[in-house]
Amino acid sequence: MDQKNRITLAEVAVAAGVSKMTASRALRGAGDVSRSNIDKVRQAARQMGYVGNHLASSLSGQRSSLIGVIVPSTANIVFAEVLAGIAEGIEGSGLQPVFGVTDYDLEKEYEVIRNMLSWNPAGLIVTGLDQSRDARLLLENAKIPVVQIMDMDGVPVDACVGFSQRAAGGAMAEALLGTGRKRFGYVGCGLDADFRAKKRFEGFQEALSRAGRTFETTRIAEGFSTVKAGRELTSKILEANPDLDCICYSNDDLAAGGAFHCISAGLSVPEALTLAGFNGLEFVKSLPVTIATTLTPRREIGHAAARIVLGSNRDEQVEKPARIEFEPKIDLGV
Amino acid sequence: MDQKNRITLAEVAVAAGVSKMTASRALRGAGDVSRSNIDKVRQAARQMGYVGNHLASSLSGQRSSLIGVIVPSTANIVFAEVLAGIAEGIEGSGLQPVFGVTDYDLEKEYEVIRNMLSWNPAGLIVTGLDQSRDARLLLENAKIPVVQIMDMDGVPVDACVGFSQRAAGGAMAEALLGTGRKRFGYVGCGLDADFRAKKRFEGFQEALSRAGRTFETTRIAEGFSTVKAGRELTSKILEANPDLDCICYSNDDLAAGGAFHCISAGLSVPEALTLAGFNGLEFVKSLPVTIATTLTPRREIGHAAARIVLGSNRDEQVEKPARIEFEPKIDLGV
DNA sequence: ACTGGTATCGATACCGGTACCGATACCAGC
DNA sequence: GCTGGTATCGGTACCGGTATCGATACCAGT
Repeated sequence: MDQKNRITLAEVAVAAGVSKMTASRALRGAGDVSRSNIDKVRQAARQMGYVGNHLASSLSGQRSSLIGVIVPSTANIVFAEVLAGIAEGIEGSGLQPVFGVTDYDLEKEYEVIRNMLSWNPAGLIVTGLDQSRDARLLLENAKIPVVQIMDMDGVPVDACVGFSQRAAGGAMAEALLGTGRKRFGYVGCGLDADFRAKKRFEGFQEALSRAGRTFETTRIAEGFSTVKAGRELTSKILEANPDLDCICYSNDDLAAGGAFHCISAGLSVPEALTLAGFNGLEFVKSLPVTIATTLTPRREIGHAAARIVLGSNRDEQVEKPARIEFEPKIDLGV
Repeated sequence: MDQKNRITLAEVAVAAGVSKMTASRALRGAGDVSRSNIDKVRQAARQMGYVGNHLASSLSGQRSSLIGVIVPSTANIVFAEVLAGIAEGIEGSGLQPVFGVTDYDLEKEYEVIRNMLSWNPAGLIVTGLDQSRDARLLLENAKIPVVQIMDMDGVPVDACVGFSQRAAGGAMAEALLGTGRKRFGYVGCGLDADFRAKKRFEGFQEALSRAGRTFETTRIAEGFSTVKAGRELTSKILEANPDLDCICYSNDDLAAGGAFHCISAGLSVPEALTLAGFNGLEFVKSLPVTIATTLTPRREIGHAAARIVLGSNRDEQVEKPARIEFEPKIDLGV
């Protein structure tokens, strides 16, 4: 009596006085069913509260209406916004997102991808281009659209939506150099696991050295980026290097922490010290001081990735893999 | 040749020289298989890169290893953290979270629940207690563990994990009254759709009136809670009521915006004006000024909800529905 | 040698849908 | 009246696993 009372298609069909097949067609809106039968089946289904079984239909067809989403962390607002974009992108398509969290762990990422594939998803959206060899193999052999997001520095398995992290880092460096800043410091968190933050850092360094400059000092901590960490690291870096005129952070959370430290310490930002974050999170423009940041289209990336999965399921022809590159905008805050 | 090359259990069985059934048992670790056959099957599976098909096993068994998670929004860090807690809670259980976003829309919530149920999930985690009649019916008839989270003010369908939003609002009001604050203002966003924020507001009001006080003014805006909105609304409310000595916000984002306004306007917080947010987000303790907030165990709630789903799948006995109530802590920031 | 018990295995019948293809009905055209 | 075409239907065979239960083998005990 557990699931026994769950209505099946066969029961609906009986109630409507047609075969299972006709009922199936009627409910799916597939062709070859008379108007009157469509109505009969639809009505019976409604009356009986028929819900359908995605497991069965997905198994029977070759593909499920699940779309796998793999992110390093959900507690990070950046990925949460990407998820929101994805949810928005698949709206009304009947696709359902399943997600897996890797915790920035390659081994775990492999397992998550593997597990995801066993659901025969309609597509996979994976964060980043840098998977382990095994994971990459899995993705290459999967006969479904795979969209890698948030990064363009590398070779994607299939489709790719994002922006060049390296270029974004470089662009910010150049913009800051353009304002006359000369003595740079860097504060970052978790660069060993967050490949994208690392690429930005490298892009930054390269641009600086092209201009004959370099980071006077860097403070790279382990663990997650938090406002608190940003505040503490900023306090420390300024204690050691009080003559910095610009601090670059691996993201906005850390930069906000830096801003808070400066406000408390009475440092004038950005006059005496420029702070540069990354992502252009919502709160940045509302801070009491002006900090620089790079506006990244997180929601748009999720949205575009979802559309690609949707699109490649419709027309089966093998077009060349989609590649959507966004151009993040530097915002120095005027 | 699409999915044709995907290895099936039958192929693994042939390679291992056993029947499908034995292979199935060997891979699942079910009993009744000899040591030697277990090894043979496991090895064959590994060599052939067998992945398994969750759709088939879920259809065959009566339940899938999917766990449905329904939240109003993913772009809100609060729910993102709940998701993280859930992900953490089901870690290693083989369960996979599927999520649905309702956008605070009851109609959409119904559809999402419906759609979710058609995956025969092992359990459902739903935000809040206030669903539409139809949606509630769906949940009641689902023969799976349903855990409603984040709210305890109402009658749950089954299990429930969270805290009383109303009590939380009241507790904050009392704490603020205890510090001698007398002239209260309220700033909130989206209260028409966010039932929980509304309950906090009501709890707040009730506590105030028990103390013979009331909100001198309220500024309730539509749309999402953002730092920007908090800043703007605070500016406006103070312009109209400069004599307030306490502003309560529906959450920390708005309160942070308020803090930023005060910093820019040179108002001393909390000496001249106390600000009270809600949730105890990470950044609160790092702000340049001290604001009050209520620490809510978001990750723990997700974790506990996930454990309940896991638990009720193991032992089938019908115990009385779990009910885990947390006691949010007021943090006045000293 | 015969019986009973335990350990191991496999054939079969599903789970709840959908694809495929053949069957049926009905009508226009010659 | 017969043929061919179109519109509708339904039977059957899956999709890739698992539950069930009967079959088989082997061994101890008498």
